Amino acid sequence: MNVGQVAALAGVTVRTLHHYDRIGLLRPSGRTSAGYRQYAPADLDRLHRVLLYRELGFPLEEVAALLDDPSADPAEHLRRQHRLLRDRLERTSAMVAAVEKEMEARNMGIDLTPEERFEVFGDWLPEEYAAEAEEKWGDTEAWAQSQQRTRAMTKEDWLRVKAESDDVERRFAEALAAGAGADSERAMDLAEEHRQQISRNFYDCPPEMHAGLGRMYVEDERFTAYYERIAPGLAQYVSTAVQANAARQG
Amino acid sequence: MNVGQVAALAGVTVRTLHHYDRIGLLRPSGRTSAGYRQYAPADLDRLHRVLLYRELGFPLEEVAALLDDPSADPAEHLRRQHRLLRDRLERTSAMVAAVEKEMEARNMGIDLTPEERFEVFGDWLPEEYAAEAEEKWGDTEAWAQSQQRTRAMTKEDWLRVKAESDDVERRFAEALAAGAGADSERAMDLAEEHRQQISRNFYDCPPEMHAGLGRMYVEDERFTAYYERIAPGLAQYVSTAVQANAARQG
DNA sequence: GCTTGACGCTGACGCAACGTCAGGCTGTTG
DNA sequence: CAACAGCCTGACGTTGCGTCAGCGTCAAGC
Repeated sequence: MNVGQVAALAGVTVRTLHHYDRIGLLRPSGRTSAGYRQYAPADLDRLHRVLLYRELGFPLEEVAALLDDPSADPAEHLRRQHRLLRDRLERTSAMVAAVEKEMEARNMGIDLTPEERFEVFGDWLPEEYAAEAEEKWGDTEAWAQSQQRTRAMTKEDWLRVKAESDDVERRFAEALAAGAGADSERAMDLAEEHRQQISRNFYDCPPEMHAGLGRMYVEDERFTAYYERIAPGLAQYVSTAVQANAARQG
Repeated sequence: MNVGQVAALAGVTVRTLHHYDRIGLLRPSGRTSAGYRQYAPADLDRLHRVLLYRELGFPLEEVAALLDDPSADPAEHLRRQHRLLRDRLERTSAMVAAVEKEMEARNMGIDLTPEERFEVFGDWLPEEYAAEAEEKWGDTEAWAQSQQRTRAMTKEDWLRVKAESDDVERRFAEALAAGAGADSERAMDLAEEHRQQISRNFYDCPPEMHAGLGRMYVEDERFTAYYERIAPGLAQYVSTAVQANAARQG
């Protein structure tokens, strides 16, 4: 197999293969008499590993070290790649959750602190700065301003949307007062209405994602406070209803 | 807030912030009389977006274009980032599944074609090459050789492990012949034994992952063939038992 | 009020991982 | 046997910073 074919198969450019040859990361096991690179099955194997490690962010030099380590059998590579991929999956999930949280926070007019937003980028958590920053940005008017700017809807749109969600929230409170269970038909229907409202006005919100938001309503105190201000016990009520609704759809 | 603090908060180096200033991607909104960069809350907002887009693989120039597009409100960015992150999640899941498939294939002595392994790197699928490569590598002895090399266990180890899994497979066949349902206690216990065997001898295999393997046993004909050779109907039987066992553990 | 050590500033060069020609040979298809 | 796709080897360019060098700034302690 020659460069072009390997390149097409692996989804890289010919130039990349040239590069890997030059730096000794992947030398084709043969050449034709005319000097054409000839790749054997074992070379494809190696290329596959190279690309996976590269995708995972390893510099090529380290990739070479990993692959040339004589004490590492193929199974070892698979286990390591599996571990690294799972880590990445977890990190990405966390980032998705963070973005979803921020979307919902914006809709409810809750502001997240900068530390919170950056949290997801690393597990390091620099305590010292956290405190200091908190103090600096606590509740300056700068924040209020940036809050202001972030609303791009026209005032009319916003008022209409706000009225809609106020309405659902009010009816949730009524259902709670009337003693309807959080998993009752009535509560779940309201939850469904809530979900469709979000989807219409803000962002696409499938049931699964809605359930995630529900969990947040009781786990994050600011979201809890938002609902508790309307009626005591409402945060837990809405949270349960939303999750019950998601469950009946699945 | 000055460079050092912002850098620590966001998990980047000071040099990176200098760079972003120089290329105009993120200019701090103020400077002290001494020339120190002063970052305002809005700058942190922007930095956050920059880092997310960068993480997602956009070149900085495009990031700038996205952020400076006057027709894109903040909600638009959140939606786009959400979409991109979900895509990434999906891709990573696919890669995890591919690695798991390869691990299991190795254990059972099934060899995957190079196209299959590279599949996960892109959805492009170059039909022409696929056919050609198939023909070239079909079943040369090169494959057999590379198969040989990949076994790093001592012969003794391998024989012991093989005997163990043969035993479970035989008892699965017995249960099937005796008419025990695939979701019976007997079948699920065998599935659990199967799972623990994999975990002990090859790689850590939690119930969820085991369920994924189960699905593969009926979806991939080569895995199906492996079990059908032992007893007709065994592939479906083991698959169901494995998934039932995973469900009872969850 | 003075030192000192941490922090900040601006060039300037370096580096990884290729992209992108240029100039020339190869090989296969009509 | 011509022509056109594909391969070769330099060689220079690009992105996204890392890493000094050389020099100002500032808060703490003496």
